[in-house]
Amino acid sequence: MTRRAPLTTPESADDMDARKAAVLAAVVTAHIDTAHPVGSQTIHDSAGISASPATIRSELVALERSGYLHQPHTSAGRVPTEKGYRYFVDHLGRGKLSPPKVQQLSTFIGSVQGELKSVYEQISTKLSDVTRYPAVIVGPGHINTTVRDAHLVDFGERRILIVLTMSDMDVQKLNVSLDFDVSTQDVSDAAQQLKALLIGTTVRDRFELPAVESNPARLVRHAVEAIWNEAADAEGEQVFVGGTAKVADSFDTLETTRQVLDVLEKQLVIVSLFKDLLQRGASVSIGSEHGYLPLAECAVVVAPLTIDGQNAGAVGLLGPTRMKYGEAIAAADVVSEQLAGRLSVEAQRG
Amino acid sequence: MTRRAPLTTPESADDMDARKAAVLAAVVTAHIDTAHPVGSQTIHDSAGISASPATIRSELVALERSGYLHQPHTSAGRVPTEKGYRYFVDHLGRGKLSPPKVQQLSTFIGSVQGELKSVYEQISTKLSDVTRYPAVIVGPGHINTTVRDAHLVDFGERRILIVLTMSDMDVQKLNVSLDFDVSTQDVSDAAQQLKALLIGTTVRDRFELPAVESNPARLVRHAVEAIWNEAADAEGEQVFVGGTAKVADSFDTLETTRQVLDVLEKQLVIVSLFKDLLQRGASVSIGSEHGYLPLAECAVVVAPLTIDGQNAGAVGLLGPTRMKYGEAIAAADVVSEQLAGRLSVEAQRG
DNA sequence: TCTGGCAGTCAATCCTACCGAGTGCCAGAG
DNA sequence: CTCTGGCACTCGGTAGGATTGACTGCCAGA
Repeated sequence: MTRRAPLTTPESADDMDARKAAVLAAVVTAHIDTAHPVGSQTIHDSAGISASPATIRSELVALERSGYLHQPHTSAGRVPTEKGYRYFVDHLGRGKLSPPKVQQLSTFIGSVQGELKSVYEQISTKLSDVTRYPAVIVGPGHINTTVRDAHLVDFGERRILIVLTMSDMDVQKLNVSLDFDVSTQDVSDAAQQLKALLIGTTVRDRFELPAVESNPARLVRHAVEAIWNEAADAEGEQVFVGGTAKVADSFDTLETTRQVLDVLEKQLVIVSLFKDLLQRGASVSIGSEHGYLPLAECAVVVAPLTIDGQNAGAVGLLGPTRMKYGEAIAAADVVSEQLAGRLSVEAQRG
Repeated sequence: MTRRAPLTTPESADDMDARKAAVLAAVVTAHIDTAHPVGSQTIHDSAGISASPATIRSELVALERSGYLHQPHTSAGRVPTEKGYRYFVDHLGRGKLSPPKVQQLSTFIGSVQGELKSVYEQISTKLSDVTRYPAVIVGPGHINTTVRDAHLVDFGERRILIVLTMSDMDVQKLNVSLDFDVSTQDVSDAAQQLKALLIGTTVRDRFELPAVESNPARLVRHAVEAIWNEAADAEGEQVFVGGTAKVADSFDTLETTRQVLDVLEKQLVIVSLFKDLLQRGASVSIGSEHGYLPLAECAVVVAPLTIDGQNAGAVGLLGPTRMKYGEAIAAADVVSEQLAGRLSVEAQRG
């Protein structure tokens, strides 16, 4: 996470004409398909290029000189470099997801029931099933919710449990330990005051607290402060990884599989990687571009989750550098849009 | 999950004398260590057996004839069969976990803070770190808790949210949709009645409901029925898998890695496998013994989680058939005991 | 500028020979 | 009857060498 340069290639007048681009595209798609180096004959056979193999060969030489391709050894075909993949995703490979798959995702997202967490979980699994890559969803734990009701439960020994019912029908709870004794009456008084103060507010809203020093008032102060300090965190991001098993399908050595699994377990790393990419306006990171070593052999596709103009999370896919970028990007986009739409509706209701 | 026979070998007067047993033990431990077939010379070198290689060879022949060992090809050493591993764990390999590791686990379990779920999660990760195998913990979502407080929140459109505060400071919530309108007064009346009925009870306790047909009474009836139907489930089992990445370390092909990951994702399968094993009184399942095909190349170690005499879950480890049984069993036992102890204390407090 | 032809390169594959770890068997000692 | 040392044998793994074929780069002519 050290490199700060933009991930997309500059649009300078470069060494790329139409036919070179077509050849590059052919190499990339063929290699994604077969995982083998691609030769001039194969490119010639692939529809869309009329030139002879010999001509294609000279194009290949040029592309290699410019750094888009690499030749593993003299008598082998060409393999895309990171720069080659990069040019492909930026200029050539805006592939589509097949309409039935789009449909499948859309209707699924529309029909999933249950709590927010379970929704994320199911959708990430579905996305992984459709794309055949492990999928990650980072989303808000709650959306735009206000306090609908508040209760205090006295557990004795100066321990009080605060129970907040939120407008999205979720419930939050948190502990406070007091440094003074309270009576039953104190607690129920404080509960009344707390309701008056909090109902209708967000746990992020701040306001002045009355400075009275009765027991109930002190309890209220403790409670509100606890809520402000902790409940905001609890509303924070939820991370879900679907299709972990697909890691083993996506990579071809146990070692990289191990490393990717490791990263997926440490969810914080993934989240910060996503944020980093999105902040730089990137939707794809190829190989070592992101500068995070354990994922040097991976490509990361990420789509921002934008709810009512607010950046609220991300939908991401992990794969090998030779992943199906077109499909993956399209799928992540579909999911992020649909999910954002759905969450936005829920936010309205809240 | 078809075989119903006991997993342990019958204690019949069998074809095993002390030296054969020692040889078998040497083969198993050496093979677990090296993953290679074990020859007579290696066994001779390993401390504890004074016989010459030639003698050992004849023992090996005998052990192979009885089905404890297998020879991959004529000029290779021997490898344990499932039966060989089985005899080893049942009679020979009661290995210990190194005291520092035991200590590490114990103090960790004693010191983990937070909610039950997070406790399970942290402990399963720790167990996996210590053993280097993926670890699974299945435990009760709540323990022995009674209702401490109950609230109803009216969300309009005949939707009511029931919020139960439990004696372990956890909170449960559930929805009811009514088929009749209720007033604010109805709701608060019903809440009062609900408190009177539920506080101090378990969500499993059943009792006669008064048959009055006022609105509040009908609401109470709906609420209590919903609680009885759903809340018991929510108290049910929680499953956590720690150290997923270690799957890639434990197996030597991508294919089995894939399959094991797949199983770990489908938590229901793991849970039922554990239950099946425990019900048969087994603590180890080797290879195909459990009859569940995708895990045919795995060994499963499981320790029951017994809280106050009640069977309440399990602690398990997955590994290759050549896993370190002694250590794994010891580790699972330590964790299940310590965790049970901890949960039992919490149950008392509840 | 493009194309067909041709010689060259090199990984992958196959074959062969060889090595050595490990066996089974046997005859003799205890 | 049991154990041991010795010996011939087997067979997987490895290393070297020849063969193949999928590529290339280059060049001369269209």
